[in-house]
Amino acid sequence: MINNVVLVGRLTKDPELRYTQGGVAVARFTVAVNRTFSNQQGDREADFINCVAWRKQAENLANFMRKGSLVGVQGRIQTGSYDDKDGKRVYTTDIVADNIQFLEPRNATGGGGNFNQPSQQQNYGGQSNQFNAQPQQSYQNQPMNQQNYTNMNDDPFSAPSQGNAPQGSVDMSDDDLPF
Amino acid sequence: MINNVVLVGRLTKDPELRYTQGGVAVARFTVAVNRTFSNQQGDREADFINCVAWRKQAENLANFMRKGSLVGVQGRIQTGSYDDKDGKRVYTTDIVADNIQFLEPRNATGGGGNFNQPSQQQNYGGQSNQFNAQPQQSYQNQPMNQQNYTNMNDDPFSAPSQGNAPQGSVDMSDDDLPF
Amino acid sequence: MINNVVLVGRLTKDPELRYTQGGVAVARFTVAVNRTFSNQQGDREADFINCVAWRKQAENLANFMRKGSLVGVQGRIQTGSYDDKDGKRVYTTDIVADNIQFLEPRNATGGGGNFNQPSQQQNYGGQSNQFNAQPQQSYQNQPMNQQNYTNMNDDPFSAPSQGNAPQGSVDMSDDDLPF
Amino acid sequence: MINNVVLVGRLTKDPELRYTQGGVAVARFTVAVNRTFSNQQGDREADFINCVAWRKQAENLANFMRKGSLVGVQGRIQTGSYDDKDGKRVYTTDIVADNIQFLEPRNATGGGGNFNQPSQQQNYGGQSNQFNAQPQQSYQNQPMNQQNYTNMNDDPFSAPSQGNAPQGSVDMSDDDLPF
DNA sequence: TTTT
DNA sequence: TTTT
Repeated sequence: MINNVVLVGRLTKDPELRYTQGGVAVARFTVAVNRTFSNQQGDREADFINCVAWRKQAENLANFMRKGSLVGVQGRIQTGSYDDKDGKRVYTTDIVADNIQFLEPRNATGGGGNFNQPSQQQNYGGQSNQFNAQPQQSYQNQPMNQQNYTNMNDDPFSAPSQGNAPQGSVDMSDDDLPF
Repeated sequence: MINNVVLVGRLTKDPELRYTQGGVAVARFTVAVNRTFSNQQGDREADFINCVAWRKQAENLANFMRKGSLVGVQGRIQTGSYDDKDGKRVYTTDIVADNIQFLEPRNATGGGGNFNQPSQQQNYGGQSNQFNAQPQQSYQNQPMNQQNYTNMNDDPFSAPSQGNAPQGSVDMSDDDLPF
Repeated sequence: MINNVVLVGRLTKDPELRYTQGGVAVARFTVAVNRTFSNQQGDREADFINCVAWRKQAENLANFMRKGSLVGVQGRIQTGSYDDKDGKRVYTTDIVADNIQFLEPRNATGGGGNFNQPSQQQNYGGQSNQFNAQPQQSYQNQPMNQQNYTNMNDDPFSAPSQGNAPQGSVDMSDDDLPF
Repeated sequence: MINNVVLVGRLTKDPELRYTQGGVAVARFTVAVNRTFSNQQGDREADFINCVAWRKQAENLANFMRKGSLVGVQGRIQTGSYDDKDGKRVYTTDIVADNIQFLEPRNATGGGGNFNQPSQQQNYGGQSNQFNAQPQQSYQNQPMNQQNYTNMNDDPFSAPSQGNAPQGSVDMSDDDLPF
């Protein structure tokens, strides 16, 4: 059945990358989408939407996007529930990302000098991301934002275990690289 | 910013119609959207997605749709939170419906004989729903599924108060009627 | 980049199924989507949107859907062009369907008795299609609506040759069957 | 019925702003959306999608966006036709934009110095565009990119005359301004 | 060239 | 628990 979501917004924090026991990369992130209208106090509010990405998209996201980065997400809504430490049922709603577009990186806050956005770049020919990737940012070499959890099932906020880590030969190509 | 959702699925219960203190109709409903893939046990699961509709769409939904009815929903994700009776913060995610399409009514389970689907109807003129509305189902006369709450703010599950009940002259035309 | 379309509407004709030289099934069909508003003459117009489906989706569509059938389509916009017999450039816009939902079959117009919609069916448990598939409708056995073109490239309206017939192991599972 | 499109891509040319005889602003523009996969030659192609915006969105677009600017568009597909000078019927497909997000301005190619993107701006308060509008860019004062056509019906590529220029009190608020 |  |  049709279950289709598109969001454009900013990461509220650095994405959180983990690996399942089977070694599959999963990234969790929250996208803040500002509303296009103001409330009665004249303020513009935002919706904070939890998202999950898998595999290469997860790794690319963790490597190239930061708190504040602008992203486009196409995916589907996934609902679930778990029991918290008080035995209380908590219902969850997440967007499972099928496709993520890196619209704008956020400069690294540290002294890294990475993700710099040259003012006079010539970026004809296609992709919308606006940064020059340095070799050391390659996801194969040293994933950033990575945490050392290995068992997602310890964490009630981890994505559910059934059916959402597409196994098999759906291996993504270099087309998933954001450049 | 872009925040766009489209769902096609079935109502898990009759829609719940209320009115705000200002007299604005609000309907809450949950759409079950079956996943297009099976889990590791070979079962097809579903996502249960909470939705809100306002004004005439809310009234039409409550009048014509039932548990099991197939609907299309176009809208946006809205997040919020409230504190439950234990003082615990609960986060909510709902779809605010901009546009609802009645794809198929579900026969009333009671002896009503309403919402019957005549096999030889002539229903030219546009909408895809397949039933003849009886006069007594007119939303002006006697809204069905209605509850007598008048103050949504008593209810933590009610839609938030700010900004989502578009006031003013956005009055809907008869185009909103599902026939 | 994000290029996302969702439509719900009716087939203007029976879908047209062909096979590429490589043996890949392609279906072309047009979805009429009625507008939700009326024009200045008070009439409700429609948009007629050309779509393409590939492989098992194409075959299922051709087997189970007919002129008048209600479908949901999720996909992306694809543009192209060709030169007509007068050497004039013609620009094309099509929706490439990633996912098709069969919302309602249309009874076969002939005496077939297929695709009948029993009035008292018990269809709990999920899928939205409303018909009982007869064995002889199985897509493996005898595809319907099929034409005997084998070389799509003879036809300027055929889908372009580059990149849109995902080769390889993306073979669809039985989940694609509409029941 | 549901007819929903979301695109993120770049303008292929400066938007073309006109006014109907009734004085309603209309902008036409084409969005290039790069495909996420490569063709058999290993090249990444793009789809070139014609779009229309109305009223304040049209004016804002013409004032702030240029060839190369990155935009998000949410809208619906509209089909139509006209007869060309040879009396040949030409079919058209356009996206009618309900909502446009300015994701990134493109610096004016001329010596203007407009649309510069200060590196240390403070742009709190909502929108994702990253530039400071100069007073002379205000849409009320001197619309840019404007052409002096007054009768859209002279132009077969103009948006159709029926029903798509919502008259009346749908006047947009300042929320439509891109800052 | 269009569905209901 | 939130981005700009």
